[in-house]
Amino acid sequence: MPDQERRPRAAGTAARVRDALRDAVLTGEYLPGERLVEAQLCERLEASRFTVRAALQDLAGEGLVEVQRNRGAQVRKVSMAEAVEITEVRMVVEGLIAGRAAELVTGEQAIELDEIGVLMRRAVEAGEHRRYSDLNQRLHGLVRRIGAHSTADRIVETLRGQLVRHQYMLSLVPGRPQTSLPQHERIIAAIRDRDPKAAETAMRDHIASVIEALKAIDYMGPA
Amino acid sequence: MPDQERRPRAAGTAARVRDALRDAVLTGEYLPGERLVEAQLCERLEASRFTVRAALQDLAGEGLVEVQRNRGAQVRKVSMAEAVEITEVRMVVEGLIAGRAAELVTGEQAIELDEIGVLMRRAVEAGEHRRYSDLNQRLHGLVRRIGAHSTADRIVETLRGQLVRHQYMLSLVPGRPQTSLPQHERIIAAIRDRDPKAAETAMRDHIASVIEALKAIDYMGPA
DNA sequence: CCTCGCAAGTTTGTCGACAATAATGTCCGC
DNA sequence: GCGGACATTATTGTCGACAAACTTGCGAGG
Repeated sequence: MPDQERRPRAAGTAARVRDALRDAVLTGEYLPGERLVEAQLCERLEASRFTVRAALQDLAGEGLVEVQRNRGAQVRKVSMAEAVEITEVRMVVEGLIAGRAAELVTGEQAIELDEIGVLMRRAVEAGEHRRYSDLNQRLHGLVRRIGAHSTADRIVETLRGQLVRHQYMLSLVPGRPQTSLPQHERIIAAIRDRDPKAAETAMRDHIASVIEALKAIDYMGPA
Repeated sequence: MPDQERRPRAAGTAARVRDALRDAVLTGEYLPGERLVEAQLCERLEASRFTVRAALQDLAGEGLVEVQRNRGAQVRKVSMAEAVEITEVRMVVEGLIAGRAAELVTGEQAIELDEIGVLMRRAVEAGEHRRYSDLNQRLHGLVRRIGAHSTADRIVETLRGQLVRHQYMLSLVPGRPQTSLPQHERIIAAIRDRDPKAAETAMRDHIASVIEALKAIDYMGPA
């Protein structure tokens, strides 16, 4: 029975509000440090304070917002030092995942990896930064899917959310693709060749280079 | 006026309830899989459902309980496979911390490390398992304090909470102290000698051995 | 005897209202 | 004119009540 329209009381309000609010924070609709007043969010999201507060609490657990007792919530401001710390953790955890991926990869997945590698090289040669950035995400995502490590996955996903803004800055650094392309190709090769140790090392080297780039941005002073 | 009795509204209820509930789950007062009925918790913790629910949500974020829509919360049941995954992540993250500790350690802290090492050896020789287990926690805690990596710290702490029950079983495995003592001594030596690479390797080897012990328990069938 | 459907009871989902706390503006005394 | 105490206001903290959903037990039909 398709009672699609019947919604006297929104079903699954909590999840909807949580996702909407997360999206708003992630897309930068609310800037870091900005106060998130519950009453305003109620209107914006068409939900009660109860639901909004639950969403706020969830996002705090994900490290996207910060709540202080009696002082409300605000979008978490991630300092450069914290961004480096977060990326350091990502380095070792994604290294773990890459190692497992090298153990678990199937022939079909190996082909998919190679395809992404080819597309990446083309994108760099064509200077299509946006496309390269998308492929980058797709590569890391595929590695995680192959690694099939739910615990590590969840952590990486959480950490990634905290970095959206910094990650954006990073993609604008000139010369970054030329640096990272060979690193990505090494990761792909190691997993394809089913060499866990090499895969972990390649992934760690790659993200270590990301950390160096982050620090470089810091010294130059971000725009 | 001694307003000892005047408590029309407890102050800071949320934090108190959250901590009490976490403690109850961690100490095994509620067993894995057990349903946590909000109304019961209200009575037990002397708080409203609003507060109890917030605490439940927090604990879900920490991975201690599991909430299903319209089906309430229950203590999360951590399978052996998940315990292994969690420990794998701990392995790489604590490895990161150990490496940093080797870079940041002060002379005073090095002495403290050595002291713990001595006490550990004595505890093993005296067969005082409980004492050794306490020292083990103290060592890992000190390394984390020296490493001063707040992001990694938070993650390790969260993961540790999810494992309390398994960790308990592990300490009962005969011969475990004899295996882990030299590993701990290697960790201490590497940090004391300010050798980050060796410290990370030592920590990873140590926790890798914990993983093997976990798997062994699994095969034997836990009592 | 088993199975399906219905109804009663239990538990969770959501809301609006009120109390407490922090932030802000203001007035008085110096 | 300036600083501090006080009143005001905005915002969060907590609660009880009601609605929705799931579970369970019972009875009728096969």
